[in-house]
Amino acid sequence: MSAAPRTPLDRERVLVAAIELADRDGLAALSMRGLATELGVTPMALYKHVADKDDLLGGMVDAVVIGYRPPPAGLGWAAATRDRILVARDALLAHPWLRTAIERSTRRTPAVLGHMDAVARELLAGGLSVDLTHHAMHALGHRIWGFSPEAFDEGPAATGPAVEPTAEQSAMMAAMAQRYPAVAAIAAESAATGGSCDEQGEFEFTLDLLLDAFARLHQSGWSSRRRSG
Amino acid sequence: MSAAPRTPLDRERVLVAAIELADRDGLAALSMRGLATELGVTPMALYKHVADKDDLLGGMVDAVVIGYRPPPAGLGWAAATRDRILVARDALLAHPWLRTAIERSTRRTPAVLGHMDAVARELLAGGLSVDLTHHAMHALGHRIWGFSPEAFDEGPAATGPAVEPTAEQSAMMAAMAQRYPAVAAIAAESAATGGSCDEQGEFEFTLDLLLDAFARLHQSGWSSRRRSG
DNA sequence: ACCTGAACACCGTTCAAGT
DNA sequence: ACCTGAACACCGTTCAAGT
Repeated sequence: MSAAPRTPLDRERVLVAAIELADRDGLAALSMRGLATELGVTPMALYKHVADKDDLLGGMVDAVVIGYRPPPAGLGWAAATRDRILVARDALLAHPWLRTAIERSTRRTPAVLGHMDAVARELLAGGLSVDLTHHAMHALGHRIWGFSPEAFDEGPAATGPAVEPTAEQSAMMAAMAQRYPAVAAIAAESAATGGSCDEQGEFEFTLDLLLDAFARLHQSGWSSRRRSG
Repeated sequence: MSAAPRTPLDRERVLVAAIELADRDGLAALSMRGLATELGVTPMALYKHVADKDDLLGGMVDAVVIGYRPPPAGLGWAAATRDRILVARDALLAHPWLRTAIERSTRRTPAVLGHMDAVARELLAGGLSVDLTHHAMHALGHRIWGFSPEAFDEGPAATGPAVEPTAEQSAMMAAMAQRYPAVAAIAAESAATGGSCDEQGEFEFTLDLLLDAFARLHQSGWSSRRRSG
C-alpha cells in the first residue's frame, strides 16, 4: 500500500501522461494542476521538467509529430506530398487535441520544423522552383498538418439519420431557408446525398485540387513571381 | 466629481467597450472582470446583458461582421466573391483580435451566417452547381473570413532590415540550413527578394488560384460528385 | 537533485441581497 | 429593473524551504 513515487519524474513521463490525459478528457481538461495530481505530485514538481504550459503543449506536439512515417520510396513529388499530409491527418484523428495544440503553439520545435521541411523538400525534389514551393506551402496552409480550417459549417442539417423533425424544428429550418437560402440549399443537398458533410472527402478534394494546380503551374514553366515583371 | 453611472448599461455599450479594449490591449487582456472595471461596474453587472464570455465574443464578432459592405453591382461571381473576401480581410487587419475570436467562437450568429450565405450566393448566382459551391466553400475555408491559416512560417529569417547578424546568430542559421534545407532555402529566397514574406500577396495568390480552379471546373461542366459514378 | 508548502495574482460564474 | 457583495471553484507561476 506504500505508494511512494518509484521512479523520479522525467520529461517523457510528464509528456506521456499529458497526452493520455488530453486523449481521454480533452485539451480543456489539461491543467498543470490536474496533470500533477494525475502523476501523484504537486503542481510545482512539473516545472523542473517543463518550462511552462506552452512548453508542455509544444512537447506534446513534438512527441506525436516525431512519429510521422515517411512516404514509401519511388513516389512522385505530388503523391509523396499527399502521403505526408495524410499521415499527419491520421495523427490528428487519433489525437483530437492535436489540432488545437498546433494552432495555439507558438514554438517551432525540431519535429515541427522537420515536418515542414520534409514537405517542402518533396516539392523541391519534384523540380518546383523555390518560389513556387513557397507559394504551395502557403496555399496548403494548415493542410500541411492534416486539417482544413472549417470556417464553413452547414448549420443544423443532420441531427440524426431519419428522425422526424418536431414542428418547432421544421419551423426553424424553414425560417433559416428564407434568411440564408444559399447555406440552406447546400445543407439540403448534403443531407439528400447521404447525411452530413463528408469531411474527409472535402479534405482530399481540396488537397488534390491544390496539388493539381501547382503541378500545372510547374509544367507551364511558372518559376518566379511578379518581381520578374 | 460625482461619477455615478449616467446611462444604465445595455448590450451595445458592453460590446463597444469590449471591442475597444480588445483593439487596444489584445484579446488576451479581455476578461469579464477587466471589462467591468473599464465600464465602472462590478463583473456581475455584465451578466444581465451578456449570457457568458462566449456570448460576449460572439457579440463582438457579430458587431464587426454586420458592417461588411456588399460588393459593387455588376461584378461577375468570381470578382464579387473576391471582393467580399477582401472586405472581410480588411476588418481582420483593423481588429487583430477578430481572427482568434472567429476561430474560438462556437456560435453561429445571424451576421456570421449572413456573410457565409452571401459568399455562397455569389457562387450560385454565377451558375455554379450546389455541389461545386459546397466544395468551393470548404476549399476557401477560413479565407472566407479573410485569413489564411499560417501553418508555414519561414522561421527566423527577417529580424531586421540590414542588421549585421552576430556570430552566434550566423552559426544558428547555418545549423538550421543544414537540418532544414528546404525551409532555409525558402527563407533565403524570401529574404533576397525583399525582406520577409508578403502575407497579403500570398493570401491573394491562393485566393485567385482557388477562384480560377473553380471557374475552370465550372466551365468544364463539373456539377456532381462521385455519387454519379 | 528533486520535490513541497504557502502564497500571489489572477480567472468565470452563481446566488442571495440590496436599491 | 438593474446592480452589488461575498463566495465558490478554479487557473499558472514564483519563491523559499525541505529532504
